[in-house]
Parts: sequence; structure tokens; C-alpha cells
Amino acid sequence: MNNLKSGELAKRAGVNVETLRFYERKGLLPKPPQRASGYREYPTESIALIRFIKRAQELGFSLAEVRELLALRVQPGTACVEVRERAEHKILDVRQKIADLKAIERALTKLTVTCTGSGPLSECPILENLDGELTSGPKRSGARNVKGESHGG
Amino acid sequence: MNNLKSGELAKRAGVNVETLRFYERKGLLPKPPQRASGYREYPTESIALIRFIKRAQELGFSLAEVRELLALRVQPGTACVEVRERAEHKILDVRQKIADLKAIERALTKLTVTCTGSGPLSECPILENLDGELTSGPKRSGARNVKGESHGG
DNA sequence: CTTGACTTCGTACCATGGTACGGACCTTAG
DNA sequence: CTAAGGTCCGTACCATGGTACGAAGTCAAG
Repeated sequence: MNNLKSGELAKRAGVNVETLRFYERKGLLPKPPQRASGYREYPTESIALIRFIKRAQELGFSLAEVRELLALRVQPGTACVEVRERAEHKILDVRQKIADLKAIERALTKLTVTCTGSGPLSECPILENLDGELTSGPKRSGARNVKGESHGG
Repeated sequence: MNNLKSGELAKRAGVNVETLRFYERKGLLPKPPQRASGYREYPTESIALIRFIKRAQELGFSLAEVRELLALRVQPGTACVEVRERAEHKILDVRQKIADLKAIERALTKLTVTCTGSGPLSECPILENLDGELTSGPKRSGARNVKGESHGG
């Protein structure tokens, strides 16, 4: 079976059915063919698509930005230069995110190391590395809550 | 002058005054000493603190998570083991974010390269790399919009 | 053909992360 | 002292990203 009904897709992608409709309204998920009855029939690729959306959000992209990322993908070979520019711009954003996350990672690592020695640890490595950079970064928009806070699900 | 009034801090940190109060209410920004009149007097470190908060949000951490990150910093040498564990857990989250961002970066790069050749580009490198992983990731909560999309703040 | 689970649509509601507003008080330059 | 502008507090409001709900139609098994 290559075609999924909304409930199946939702289950497989780990979101709920309402979310599919929501994404569809927002233009993130293309409106799939519908049977005469109105039932949607999603291709299996939609699973990957939705997972991508969720993960991108977790990486700090708003749905609007995710839409842009996906739009890059959609373009076939048209307006190639423009797509390229947009993609390159995104790459810079992504690299800056990576750099800042690495700074946080280093800070956290430093923290655990310091902590091992059970020293006094009065300084604050966390702020030190990102301290006042702000990178003139991308000014992103919201990402959203999935379900409370439950970690390591 | 080492002490900042709310307006000065807000300006220097690139947020607005209401946001400071909001963070204070949420326990992200410690309540500073206040003069008899009620005026707050912030230490200059608050600038870095707020910038950190903003950037961490842009990296996909919710305010609740940012609070946790900051809490790690605050601990002096007490409950060291617990702090360590929390830090290590965060490190894993951060590393996964980095890995996923790298996947996106690769995908985007591939896209621009493909695009250069002005080939047909029917495939979608974006989804390919993150495709269906979902990493059993951190289930994050919301970050928020700053002001539309204005860059280079 | 019935029954129950699933789907559809529309609309309302919710949490997060702010932003705006209004009235009162404080501060400071003139 | 006075006026302009900053600050305070409380509360209301807004956008994003969903989630929930009810009424009605659909599908699949028996």
C-alpha cells in the first residue's frame, strides 16, 4: 500500500491528524489527492517530509523558514540563480547555528570537566563563549511545543 | 557606570524593556537590586546574559530549556553529580542538533552545486539526509518571534 | 445493512513568547 | 519648580504552532 490515510500518516510520522491539516493549511504539506468522499491519500514520502518539518523546528527554524527550505527543494531547474542565492544564504545561517551550538557544547563540556574535579566552579563557562556575539544572526521565528517537556522520549 | 537602568540594558542587549520584565517573571533574568523608587539597577553582565538567551532560542531551545542551561551555570559546587548528569544530557542533545544541522548544510550545499550545473534537479537532497531519522530527539518547546523577519538587527 | 472506527470541515481553544497600554511615580535638565 | 521623558506595575492583547470538539459523512467487517 503506497497510499496512506491521514490517520496512518499521522501515526507513522509521530504527529496527530489535526497537525496534518494544520500543515496543509500553512502550505507545508501539499494537499494530497482526495477520493470522491474527501478522504486524503498521502504518498509515503509524506512521512519523511513531516519528520523533516518536526526536526527542522527543533533546530530553531520556524514553520515559515521550513517552508522556504522546502521551497528550495521543489524548484526543478527554473529560476536557478535565485534558488542558489537563497540556499547559500540559508547555508550561512546554518553554519552560524552550528558554530554557536559548538560553543555551547564546549561550554557544557568544560562544565562537566570542572565539575569532575569537584572544584568550586564559581565562573560561568556557558556565557563566556557566546558572550555578546549575537552574530547578527537570522532573527528567527517560533518553533513549537510538542508535548510538555518529556525528554529522551 | 556599571549599573544599567532597564532602558539602557534593553537597548544594549537588543530587546525591549517589556521583555526584561517578562524574563524576570519567568525566572531567566534574576531580579536585580532596585532603588527605593523601584528603579532596577542591572549589572553589565546582564547584557551577555540576555544575548545568550536570545541566541539560545534561535538555536531551538525553549525558554524553559534556556533556564535549565543557565541553572547549570549557577550551581557553585553543590549537587555536583546531578549537575554533571544534566549537563551531559544536554551535551547529547546539542550534538544531535549539530549533526542534524550538518545534514541540512550538506543538503543545501549539494543543492547549490547541482544548481550550478543547471541540471534538471528533480531529486530532493534536503529530505534525503535527515530522512526519517527523527533521532528520538529532545521534544523541545517553543521559541518565539522577535519582529517579523528583520535581519541584521 | 448495520455498527463502529475513521475522516472531513469549521471553529474554538490552549501555551509560549512576547508586545502594548494606561496611570502613577521618578529623575533630571533647565 | 516644572516639564519631558524614563520607569513601574498590572493587565490586555497578539502571533505562532498547534490541539480539541462536534456534527456529518465514509469505510470495512460482520
